[in-house]
Amino acid sequence: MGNRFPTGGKRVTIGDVAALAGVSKGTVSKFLGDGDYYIAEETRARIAAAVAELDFQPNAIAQGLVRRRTQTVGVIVASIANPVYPEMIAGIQAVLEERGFTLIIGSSEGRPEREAGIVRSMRQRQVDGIVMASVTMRDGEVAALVGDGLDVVLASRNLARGDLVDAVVVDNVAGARAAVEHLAGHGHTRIAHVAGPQDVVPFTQRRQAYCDAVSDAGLDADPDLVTVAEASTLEAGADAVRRLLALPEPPTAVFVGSDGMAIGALEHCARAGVVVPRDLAVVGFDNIWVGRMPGISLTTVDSHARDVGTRAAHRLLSRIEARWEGRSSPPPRPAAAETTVLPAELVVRGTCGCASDVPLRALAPSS
Amino acid sequence: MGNRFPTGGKRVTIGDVAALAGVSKGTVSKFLGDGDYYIAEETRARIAAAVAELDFQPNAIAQGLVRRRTQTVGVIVASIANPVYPEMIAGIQAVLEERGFTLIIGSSEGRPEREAGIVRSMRQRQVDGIVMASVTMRDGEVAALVGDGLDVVLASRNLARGDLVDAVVVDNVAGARAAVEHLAGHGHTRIAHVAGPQDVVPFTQRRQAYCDAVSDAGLDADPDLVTVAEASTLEAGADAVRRLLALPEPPTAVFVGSDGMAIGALEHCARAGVVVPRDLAVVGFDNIWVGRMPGISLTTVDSHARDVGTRAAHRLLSRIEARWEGRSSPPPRPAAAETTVLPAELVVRGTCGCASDVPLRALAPSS
DNA sequence: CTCCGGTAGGAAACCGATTTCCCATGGCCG
DNA sequence: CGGCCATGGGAAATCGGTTTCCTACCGGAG
Repeated sequence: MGNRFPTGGKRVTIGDVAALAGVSKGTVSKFLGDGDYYIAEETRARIAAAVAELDFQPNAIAQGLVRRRTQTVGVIVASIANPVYPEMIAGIQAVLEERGFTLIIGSSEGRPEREAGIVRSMRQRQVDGIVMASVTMRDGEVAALVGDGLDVVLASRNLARGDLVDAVVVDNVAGARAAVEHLAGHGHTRIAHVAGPQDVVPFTQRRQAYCDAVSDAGLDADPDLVTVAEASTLEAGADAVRRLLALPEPPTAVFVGSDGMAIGALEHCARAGVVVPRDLAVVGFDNIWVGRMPGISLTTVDSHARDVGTRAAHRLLSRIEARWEGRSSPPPRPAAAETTVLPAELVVRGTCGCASDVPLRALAPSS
Repeated sequence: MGNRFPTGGKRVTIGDVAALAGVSKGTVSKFLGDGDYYIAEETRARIAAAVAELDFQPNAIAQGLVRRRTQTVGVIVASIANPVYPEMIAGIQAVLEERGFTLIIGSSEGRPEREAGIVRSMRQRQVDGIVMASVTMRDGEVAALVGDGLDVVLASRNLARGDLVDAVVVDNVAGARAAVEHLAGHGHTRIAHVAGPQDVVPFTQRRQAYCDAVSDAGLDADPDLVTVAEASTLEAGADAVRRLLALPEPPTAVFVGSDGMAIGALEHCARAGVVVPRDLAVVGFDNIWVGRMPGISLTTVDSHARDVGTRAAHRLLSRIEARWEGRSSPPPRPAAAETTVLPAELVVRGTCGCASDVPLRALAPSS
């Protein structure tokens, strides 16, 4: 017999192929693999026929066990529901699957302990590498991972020391600065900031850059103008802007640390009768697709999520391949980590007060 | 020695633990597993200590090989960038990972051949089951999969014969009908339909239901009023509505097969100076979060994506577990497939011409 | 006629677990 | 006092491949 009960359809193994072709398992394996072995043309044909007849599909689990690599990479995001990530995942997916890799994805929901759990689970599953997007893990823990021999690439987040772990990030500093300067250029002097959770590195960078830009431009550097949201969500954004507008001397413009929060802010303004951009100019960060909708028309900074994804994936791939190409004796001296910084451009639309896109909003009077 | 070169950090195996604890691998395995084996308290303690000291993490690949199950399920979506899917994935994720399952996801981008490729790859990776969301695969092929012993649950798509494959769907017929009837209730008689690609089952159902509802209500059943978009995207939606508006006798209302296309349609209207809902009332389908933004305020039908995800996941889990619980002799007679239909509710907002939500749009005059 | 290198393919070890089978004790019952 | 059952744990087969090692044949060179 051979096959257990609950298997349902009995899987065909390499042994079955070998038997049908009248050769040994080893030979079939050699035929299937890409190593250069001597196999007679006639034998090749017999094996090929057997493979075709049985519709043999190698068991990737068994392969993974012996090869010690699974052609699988893990992707950890903060929340799949946040539109930034699907975009990034699509980028990663595109390059990886072309190379025959499969993605397993985990969503930490912003909780560090879940993040650690996901990493553990991925390692147990022997992923060949991990793309960590916007993690909350502390620098030391991340560094420990790579020190431990795991290939990791950070996406849209970097460590203080850039030489420890590869990273692909957008230029948060330049982006935030561009946002603030653009608003200042409109004559605003009380420019507020809604910051995302400060355990997420990009949000701290954006906040810091905002502060620097504000003082560089000689604007009102009132600490009350900076408010930190407890999550990068619509609700938190709405709430943050509510607090800002309740200030004795409210801001006339606000730079929001993410589009999600910015759109929440817009929602709040609409509800509260605050007219954007007349009463409050708004600039977001990320350039998620929703922002370009006519009814929203959010001015924002493009964080090139998809691009970040593809670059991170390429970086990870080359690490993985480097590790395995040197399968001759020399223990692979890992290449130094590097951080790729993508430029961040301001995307001007209607919410900042430029004339450009506002008409579309004006075009929609009450019915 | 023992460990190969490129491993980086040498993994600790069950053998290492066994050696340290002074027992055999088998005993360690028995200790770790949940079967009820006799192990002396003192031995348990020694093993536990060894496990802790070495920080042993079992190799899931090796486990998968012998157990013939991987605690992994595949999810196939049409496009991860389409906001409906992340929502659904989040639902699936939530229930599966609580049970220790890992998700591997594949995006078919609507191309049937990629879909088949993804299924192949997932099977090779020995997934325990697959959730197929909105597939374009033909009924027969899907049925063949389950006939082949793979556990499959369809999400937001069902087969003509509901007893072949489990499915969790939303009530497309009732939803589409509600949309049409709502518009008819506003006095519209020329109600158009923008249908999604007709190789996607829900889109055909919605289209059919639209047709039925239109004739049942005695409205204008002009075939020109039905236009099929070649993809469920913003662009395709915009283009479709453009065609409708160019008709000699254009519609005054349109039911769009998905929110993505509906929002694209809205975008087109804004550009073209068509005022919604005055000149054209619009109702979408899906209720993606963007639609509730004040500047968009899309009336739509809720397709409960997240719910569909959690239900599909539960269904899949119970199938998987059924298969393995009966690990006694009797070949598991598979339970009959069933189709779960979730109700679809109309979500009334501003684009259909009800007074309810329009004020928000009116509140935003030009600056 | 041997020896050698190029072909061809089989046998078996191995990857890291799980699980079955089997062998020891030791205490209790008859 | 012998046998049996409840404990406790080791040895080895197994999962489905990959890869190393080894043998065998064949033709040509020495």
